[in-house]
Amino acid sequence: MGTASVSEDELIDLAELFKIFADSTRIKILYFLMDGEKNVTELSESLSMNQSAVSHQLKILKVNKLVSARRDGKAMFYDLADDHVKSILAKGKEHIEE
Amino acid sequence: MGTASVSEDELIDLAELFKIFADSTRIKILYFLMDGEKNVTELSESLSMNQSAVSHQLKILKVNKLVSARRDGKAMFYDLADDHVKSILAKGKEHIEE
DNA sequence: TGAATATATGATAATATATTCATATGTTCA
DNA sequence: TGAACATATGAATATATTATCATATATTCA
Repeated sequence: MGTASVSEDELIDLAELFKIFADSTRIKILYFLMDGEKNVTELSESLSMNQSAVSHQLKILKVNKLVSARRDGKAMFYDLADDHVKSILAKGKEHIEE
Repeated sequence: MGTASVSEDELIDLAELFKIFADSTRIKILYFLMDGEKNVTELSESLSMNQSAVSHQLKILKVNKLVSARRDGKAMFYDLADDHVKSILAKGKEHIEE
């Protein structure tokens, strides 16, 4: 590709990564999780969305390793997987507030 | 919303911003532009894509102010609009290379 | 064990998105 | 002016994505 050290495959992966952030439901979930881990019921109440929709989106976030999950009894608690997630969100926020 | 200082509208805008990065054609265009401004013909040759597809994507990038455009004779030269674009791409790249 | 609770999943329908094709618009220069 | 070149645009098709509904799969506890 044009710029040295970035392969076409990496660029495709990069687009895939941004695709995960490219949905307002998922962004809201990630922001809620910045306050600390939450279970599915808490998230769907905060989002005013049905549980199934939230679970579907959590799965996408988990498969793509943006969140981690642990079970506590009947509940599943989700949390941000790492600090990259926070800093990507922060960079984006900087841009829209420019 | 959950985290103080971030409104629901801002989160929706943030998702809209990431949506623009969420396409491999657009990501490739942005990366090519990191080498400096390019015209539409150069971009479509580098991408091996037809000119119309590239113009459509350039329009999306321009409307969303991620690239700027200037005319030089018959050609339109596009360039990255600002450094936020670079740093958002860099943050994303960091994550996929972790 | 079985009822109650919490979450996950598959199928479907609605919507959004990207690419292509055909063509329009803008620019240069002989 | 008009031919040649560069880019933009509208419509159509193909594909991807999301939310919903119905239901399946844990897990707890009486």
